[in-house]
Amino acid sequence: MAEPKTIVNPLFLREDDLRQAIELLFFAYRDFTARGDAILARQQFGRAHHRILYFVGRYPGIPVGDLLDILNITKQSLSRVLSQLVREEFVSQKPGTRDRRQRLLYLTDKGKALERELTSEQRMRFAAAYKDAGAVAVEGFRKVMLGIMDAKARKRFLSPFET
Amino acid sequence: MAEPKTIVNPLFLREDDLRQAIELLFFAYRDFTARGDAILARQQFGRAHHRILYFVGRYPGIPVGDLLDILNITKQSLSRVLSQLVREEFVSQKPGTRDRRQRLLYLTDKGKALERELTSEQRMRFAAAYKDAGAVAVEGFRKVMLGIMDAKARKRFLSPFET
DNA sequence: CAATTATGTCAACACTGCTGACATAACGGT
DNA sequence: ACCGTTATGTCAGCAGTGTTGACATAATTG
Repeated sequence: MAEPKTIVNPLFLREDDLRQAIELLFFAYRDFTARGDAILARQQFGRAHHRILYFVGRYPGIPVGDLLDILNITKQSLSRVLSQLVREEFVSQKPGTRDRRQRLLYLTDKGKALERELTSEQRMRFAAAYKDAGAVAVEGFRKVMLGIMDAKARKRFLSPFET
Repeated sequence: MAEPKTIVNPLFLREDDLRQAIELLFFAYRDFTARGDAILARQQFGRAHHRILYFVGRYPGIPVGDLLDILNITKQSLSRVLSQLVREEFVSQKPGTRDRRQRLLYLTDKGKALERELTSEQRMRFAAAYKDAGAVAVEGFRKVMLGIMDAKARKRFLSPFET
């Protein structure tokens, strides 16, 4: 029943699909981040704090420079937020052994607790969505998202990872 | 070959899938919005301007209140950005006919041009990603994104739409 | 030893969201 | 006709986050 339309005007449908895609991503991201933002607001933190907690938790001992690459922000932007997290003992620093200029980042227990609180809601959201959508859909989601991100990020994503 | 692991510790794998899902969404959104942000910076605009241009273009004649519902922000936040767009003639306003309190919003030609410039890159991104991923993957992406967004947004998305 | 690298800091600016308070005009019902 | 509600707008202040530019320190490297 989409047949005739497709034949008559394939371009219109295509445009409509793309518009819908943009909106799917927009609304999903909007709602995906909303709850976390509310939790963060309690301690005068923002989404940037969550991102740092997340990736430091993901790669314990990550050097500052690698974190900058992941977040794609300037060191000044990172520094403001990271120093807060260090000062308030959510994140700890340790000089690198190989290269003592580096400051390797770790979550403290306090940081782990907050990270867990923030991320668990997001995990539950995906768990529910994945369950409803099914394995085939999940694989499709994965493919499309990889296609949307820049080649550099896609590469890092697909490689065994290095940090 | 994933079999033994799945049997031994299904929960670990599941956690890993969820973590990956979060990162897929994060990196895809980050890169999806980056180019547009750069274009907007030219005229001292930000992502908020794009969102307004996008949804006014999508629903010509949309009243301010409906736009607020879509964006999920306060009228004060919207007002600052919207007034700029009106003042600089990217958006025009017209009193509603049914309800003359309403200000119905439309893109001017200038607004249409900017919106097109901003959104076309995003459409191309999805066009490429959709093409690479294939129709089945696209349907999967759609399902997962609908599952991630709040019920309210999902409902609006699936209904024939009303504005 | 000199150049480079990893990291940090101070300062200023811009965008975007929030809350609170107040204002105007139109709608709707009694 | 009047009054409460609704749609919209505006002023003001605060907080978070990103940017650029400039400068500083310590460690690595050739």
